[in-house]
Amino acid sequence: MSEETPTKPNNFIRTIIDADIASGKHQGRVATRFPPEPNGYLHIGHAKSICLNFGIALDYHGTCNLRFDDTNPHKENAGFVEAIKSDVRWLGYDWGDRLFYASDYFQRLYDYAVELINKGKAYVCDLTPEQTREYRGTLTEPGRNSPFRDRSVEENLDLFARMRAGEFQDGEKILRAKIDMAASNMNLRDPAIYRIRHGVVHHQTGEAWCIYPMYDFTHCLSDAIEGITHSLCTLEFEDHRPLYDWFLDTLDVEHHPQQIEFSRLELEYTITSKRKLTQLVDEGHVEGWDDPRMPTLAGMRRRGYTPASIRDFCDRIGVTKSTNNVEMSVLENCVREDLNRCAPRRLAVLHPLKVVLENYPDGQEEILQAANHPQDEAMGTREIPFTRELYIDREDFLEVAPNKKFKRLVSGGEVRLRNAYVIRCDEVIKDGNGEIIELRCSYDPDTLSKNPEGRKVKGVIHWVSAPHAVKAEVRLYDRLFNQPNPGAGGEGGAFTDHLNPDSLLTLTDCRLEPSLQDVEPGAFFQFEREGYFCRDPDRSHGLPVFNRTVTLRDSWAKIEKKGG
RNA sequence: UGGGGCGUCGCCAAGCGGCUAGGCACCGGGUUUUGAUCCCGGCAUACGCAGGUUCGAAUCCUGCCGCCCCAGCCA
Repeated sequence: MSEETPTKPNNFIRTIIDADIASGKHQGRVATRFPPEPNGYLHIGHAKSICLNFGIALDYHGTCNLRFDDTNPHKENAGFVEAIKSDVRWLGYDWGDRLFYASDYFQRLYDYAVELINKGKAYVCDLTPEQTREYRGTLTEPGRNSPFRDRSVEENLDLFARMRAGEFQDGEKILRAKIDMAASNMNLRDPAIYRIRHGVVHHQTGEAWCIYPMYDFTHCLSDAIEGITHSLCTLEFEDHRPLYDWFLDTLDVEHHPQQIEFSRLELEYTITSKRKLTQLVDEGHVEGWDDPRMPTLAGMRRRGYTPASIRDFCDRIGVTKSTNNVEMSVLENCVREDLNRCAPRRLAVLHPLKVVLENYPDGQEEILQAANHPQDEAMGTREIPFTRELYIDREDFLEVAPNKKFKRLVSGGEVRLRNAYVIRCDEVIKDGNGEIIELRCSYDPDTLSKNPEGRKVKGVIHWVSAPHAVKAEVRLYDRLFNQPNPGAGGEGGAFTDHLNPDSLLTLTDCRLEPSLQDVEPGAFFQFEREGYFCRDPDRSHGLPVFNRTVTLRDSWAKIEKKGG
């Protein structure tokens, strides 16, 4: 990363790592991994994990592997693999040559399963899924041993080999670890470690296997094989840690990584559940995984969030085991801060209102210079044409000021046109319905780059030259849900009831300054007084499309709200 | 009624026996050709509750209370 990192985040995981290094554990080595299952797109919650794992590797001069946890071919595909790789890269991280797949280890995993059987620690079970559930017991009652639990090693070896050879149907048999059916931790009640899956083509291994290892068996061994030192995962896996350790203690492995759990990110007014995000896409509530309203990295990228702002966000929210629900304002502050620093300023009128300067010569055209950034001269200037006919935003004009704090244009009043002259509104033209359709104004030729004499003009508004204006579509986004915690309330799927019907507002008659004519998709700007926007790749309507990433902080809106 | 976690300001979060960091939000004020940015100041009983140990506890002990996770041949 080229950015300077002034203060490294501190958290309990880094504290553990510091202690491990001090004590010489793992020979002082630090190796982490980011292990997504390729069954969906990465979201802001994954960003937390990516920043944690890759960030630690960077700061401790260690390594971080990208490993696809691809043990369930049913839900996975190569498209997700590619999308995930590109998202991690976009976020700013590099796994070098350490790209792995759990499926790379299928043969070794199979061998480990055989070792388990040989040690009398695994058996082939013929119980149906329903029976297995009955035998498992409940949270408060112990389970019962499977009638197949005491098969001989020879029989298990033979059966497992035949499972692999494809002699049995899906669900007919599974391989189970032999641990303790009375364990208070449900995960230890003889968990399944291999299941039979015919008829699916695995995106990496094709049809080479018809049995697939389960997560609990695969993950710890993959970590061990790769020499991972600290295996960081979310809290729901806390109960799995005894199992993680059991496999590594039972089998003959060289490394025993330490699993450490942290709490997942919850962000107000959105969801970070892959299942629910998939539902939003599948049911058409959004236009796709990269819909700018989605909390996916692809969506946020399209919305205009920068990688640096997301990394900053992850630093700020910290890493703990506490339940959390982070306010959207933290994320918004991060983008604003980054974009304020690097987004070139532009003038763009979202709700155009025609202004005619009656004392400006018809046909005359001036080229004015405007700074691309008010604080950063190095960003240079651009030229903007000034003519007799302009557009200003309808929200910047009111016939009479609602209060003395209002400093935009009013009838008979003056206002500064940003980077140009001071104008006065002389006449308001309305149509038959009383709708204001045009303003007749006059400009003060002696106010370019200097204040008028004898009076002060407080307001500054943005504008564009009508004959030069670029027509564009602008999409304004708001929160996807209207509830702070739409995902709460269990797995009922009722979260879609909380979708915000106004999460997208499309403006199709916007006018931009000419320099915005041919900018690349992804290019970002601050439209002065409006917010940060970026060019969308969509060209289907013929008009350029801009997405609003986030508004500017708006203290006027607060004053208005208070004033009534 | 089993097991595993969590509970410090509105939201995050430091702290690990000796004046409760910081960020976001919010509230004032200053600068300003973006009501932006930037700058200054404020947020004086916030350590879940109740006991206990101690000269001293958010930090240690005990007991409560609240919330989350676990009964996939998902990860």
